Amino acid sequence: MTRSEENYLKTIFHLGGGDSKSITTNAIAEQMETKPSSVTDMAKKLAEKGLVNYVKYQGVSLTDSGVKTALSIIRKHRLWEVFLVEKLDFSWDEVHEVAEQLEHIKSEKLIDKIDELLNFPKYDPHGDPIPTKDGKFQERDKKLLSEMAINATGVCVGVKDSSVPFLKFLDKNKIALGNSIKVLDKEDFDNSLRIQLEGKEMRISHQIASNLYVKKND
Amino acid sequence: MTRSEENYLKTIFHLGGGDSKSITTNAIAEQMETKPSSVTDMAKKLAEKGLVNYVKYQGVSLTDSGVKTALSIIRKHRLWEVFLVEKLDFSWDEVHEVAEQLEHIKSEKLIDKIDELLNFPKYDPHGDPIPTKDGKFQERDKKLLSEMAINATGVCVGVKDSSVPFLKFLDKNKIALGNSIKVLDKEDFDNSLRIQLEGKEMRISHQIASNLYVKKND
DNA sequence: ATCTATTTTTAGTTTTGTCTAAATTTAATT
DNA sequence: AATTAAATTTAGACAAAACTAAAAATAGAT
Ligand SMILES: [Mn+2]
Ligand SMILES: [Mn+2]
Ligand SMILES: [Mn+2]
Ligand SMILES: [Mn+2]
Repeated sequence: MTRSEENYLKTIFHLGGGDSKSITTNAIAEQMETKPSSVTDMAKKLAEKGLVNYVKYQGVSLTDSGVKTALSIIRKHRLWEVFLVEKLDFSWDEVHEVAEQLEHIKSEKLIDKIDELLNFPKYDPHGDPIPTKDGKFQERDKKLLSEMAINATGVCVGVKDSSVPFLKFLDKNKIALGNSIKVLDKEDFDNSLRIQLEGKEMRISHQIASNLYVKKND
Repeated sequence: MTRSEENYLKTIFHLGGGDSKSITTNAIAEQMETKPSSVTDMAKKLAEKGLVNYVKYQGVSLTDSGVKTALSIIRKHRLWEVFLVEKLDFSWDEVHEVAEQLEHIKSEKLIDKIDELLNFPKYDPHGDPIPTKDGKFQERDKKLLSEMAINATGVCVGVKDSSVPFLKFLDKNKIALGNSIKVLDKEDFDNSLRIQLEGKEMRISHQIASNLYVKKND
């Protein structure tokens, strides 16, 4: 399994190709910042290896074996992200790039030991779930802050946009995962929100609210 | 800097090419389990980049820039080895293979943080010195056990052969770095040694004694 | 100084992964 | 149903890093 093959599988998974949904050549090319013709070549190779279903002109989806492989890469990526934050004091906007490299290290023992060292975390620094060793993967029950009703309360559990600028913006405004949130008011004009974050009142744009995941309190 | 280029520089350094000594194409090829023609190709490429001095038919040596790069790879390799042993309970015969991969991860912050986490170790699990961040590199004053005089005492500080079988043999015989050693007697017939290891008397073959480094007590 | 064995380089291929440009298929519109 | 636009694939090329086989240079031995 080459690094490139691994990256394609991961991308296809992230685009939804794990649920036997067909992902288009163009979508993959765009996501990977490569050319559609390169994607076609790789699609053939991965199909040959039984990792994707590929029908000419119809796009690709992952086979069971492809899903399993994709999840193992994602598991490694997210565990390394946790490691960098928890053990090496990286901030959550610095970890992705390094994890992109570390996810390709081949040693089952290594990642299992990292998992153990971290006490088997369930979520990465951005709130994304970490697949288990045996490939189980469960999305958390969460909602976008922008979709919550007035007066609803919850806890901030993840980000939709995990780009460096957005993460830095959240840091600057002291918004972090684990923070308690209550929706106070919605402004019809610009869809901005008045919220209470850890007891402190603040105003938040729709842009921000539609990129923050919240777990609603029961 | 590609992974392959990094591996060539590291190999040339290990063969002595850091002291402006010329290393032959064949020597490099043998060490890297590759073909001499491949080495020639890479020699040209590295010379082009100013990392080695290469004269046709005369072999290669590292430039200052080449030495600096080689040392930074070796630093990463050895720090990762310490990390694996100290933080993840790997045994010293398991770390080399994984470190061969980890040494190519590109992130200055990552390796500096690992260094800090490990409390700036000076030696790796096999007793080899770890170059400093600014490329200083000092071999320890050490001697092969086989070259020590009768009644001399010291501490076991390293291995010459760091192959898996040798390391496992040492484990099995409870010989570890840090152990105190006294040479009791030499057997002329087969060059074997009678030694005291941590107070316990034992017999050791010449094969073993000539692969164990000892720091002599003053 | 010449011959020979060894080392090293060159020339030409291969594999992996990418690209461009052209051809083909599909999808949308009239 | 024919036309057109967009998506996709093919064909051919390229760079990196390896290989094999042949040619050239060096070093050792006579
Ligand atoms: Mn990430
Ligand atoms: Mn993440
Ligand atoms: Mn090693
Ligand atoms: Mn070592």
